[in-house]
Amino acid sequence: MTDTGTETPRERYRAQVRAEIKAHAWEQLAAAGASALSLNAIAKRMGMSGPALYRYFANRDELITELIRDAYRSLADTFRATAAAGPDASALAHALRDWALQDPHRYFLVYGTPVPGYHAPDDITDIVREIMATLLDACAALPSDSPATPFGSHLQEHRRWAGDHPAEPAALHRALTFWTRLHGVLSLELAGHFTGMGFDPALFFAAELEELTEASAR
Amino acid sequence: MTDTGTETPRERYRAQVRAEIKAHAWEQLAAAGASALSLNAIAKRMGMSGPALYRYFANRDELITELIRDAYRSLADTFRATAAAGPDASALAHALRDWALQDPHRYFLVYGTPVPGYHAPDDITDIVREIMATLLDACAALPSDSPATPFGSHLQEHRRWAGDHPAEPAALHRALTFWTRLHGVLSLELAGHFTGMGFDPALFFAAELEELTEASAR
DNA sequence: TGTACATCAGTGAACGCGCGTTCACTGATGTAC
DNA sequence: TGTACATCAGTGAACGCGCGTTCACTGATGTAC
Repeated sequence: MTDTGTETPRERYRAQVRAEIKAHAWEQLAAAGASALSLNAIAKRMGMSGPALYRYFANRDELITELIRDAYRSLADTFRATAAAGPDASALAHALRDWALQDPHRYFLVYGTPVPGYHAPDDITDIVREIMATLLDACAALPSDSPATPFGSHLQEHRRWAGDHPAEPAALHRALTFWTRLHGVLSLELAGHFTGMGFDPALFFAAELEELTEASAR
Repeated sequence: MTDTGTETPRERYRAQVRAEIKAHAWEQLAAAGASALSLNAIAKRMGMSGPALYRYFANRDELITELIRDAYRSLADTFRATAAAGPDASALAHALRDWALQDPHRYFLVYGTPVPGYHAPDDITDIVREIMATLLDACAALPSDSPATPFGSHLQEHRRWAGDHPAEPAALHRALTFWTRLHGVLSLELAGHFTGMGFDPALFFAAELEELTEASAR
């Protein structure tokens, strides 16, 4: 896992097959949904026997957990890369939208209907924290002359999720709305609720974003 | 279906068993998710044999469609009842939240991750239209001195979803944001993304609602 | 009110299917001396 | 460089299971005269 550099051919091969299994898993997930993910079906597509996959994943749940972890990591990487050019909420928003449109099923695996009975492992919390921290940085950097909100004061006393980030209440509030509003538009768009309504989802997304980044929003 | 009054005992019995099947379906849906819905399992819980259910539903898909239809109808009824006291966006918002919290799985069946390959029947469109119309009424009645937005003008030319509702562009825009912003908060709350973050979801919801109903929001 | 017939709810057996997972095994690949 | 041994990827058979769905049937309930 955390070996540095010295990779034997066998290890390289293992990593390669694991990746190939996950690639097929994503395909199947897109075709039939998360709950229809079948190890046997994946094996068949790869021209292998079913039990062979147990060399690479202990069971079905471990595969799904890996997929979820990879999805979160992918978003965290995207955010990190975007934030490398400096804190920019608008850039993050567009990165989020691109990331979501690139693979809607991946987005839903993370932010969609929760899988009943499934509980994410602890290490995912760290990735979520990083995503949130990047978002907080960007919101704290926004020009702000907005007054303190009642919910803002509540957040000041309930900022466990922000860790030790030195953001003002207004920035905390804005980071949260940033998340939920963009998710609101994105998830309904991806789920197809806008089809047939007539308007352009991209323009709607842009309008919500603009209101979020306006200096004197309220 | 649309018979008026004259209901034979047999018809009454049929309707009763159908309702009982659906009730068990909701239970199972809550326990294991929409895709794990099994006719055989429902029958077993009811103390019947599996094939017996085929007297009441042509197949599994018809059952799911019924559940989705009922969910939409339930929300439409809730909205209609709320709007009976006059157009009130704030009241609608709280009705929506109550409705969602009352049965999260029902909410996700409607607004959550779409079931792959499933397509809702046409008559559901009518129910959606009614829900949207009620929301538009309430938004049009809000005190508004907000200027025209760019997206508002776009909506004016792409208002197929609004039918022949005589709402101004600003009201159209507000109805859409009303929907997506509340969905953004609600869906993330119901999916459990706020647990462990520290703040009170109800206060967050209230804050978003307040901003939506403010007269001079922008 | 009583009999003859039609309707219909529910059963049990059976179909083929795919699932996750285990086990004992073969054969190839890598390691140690 | 060559041999002996250990590691490990992948196979095929087998397990029990539950699924959706069909079919021919029994028995109860309702209807018509």
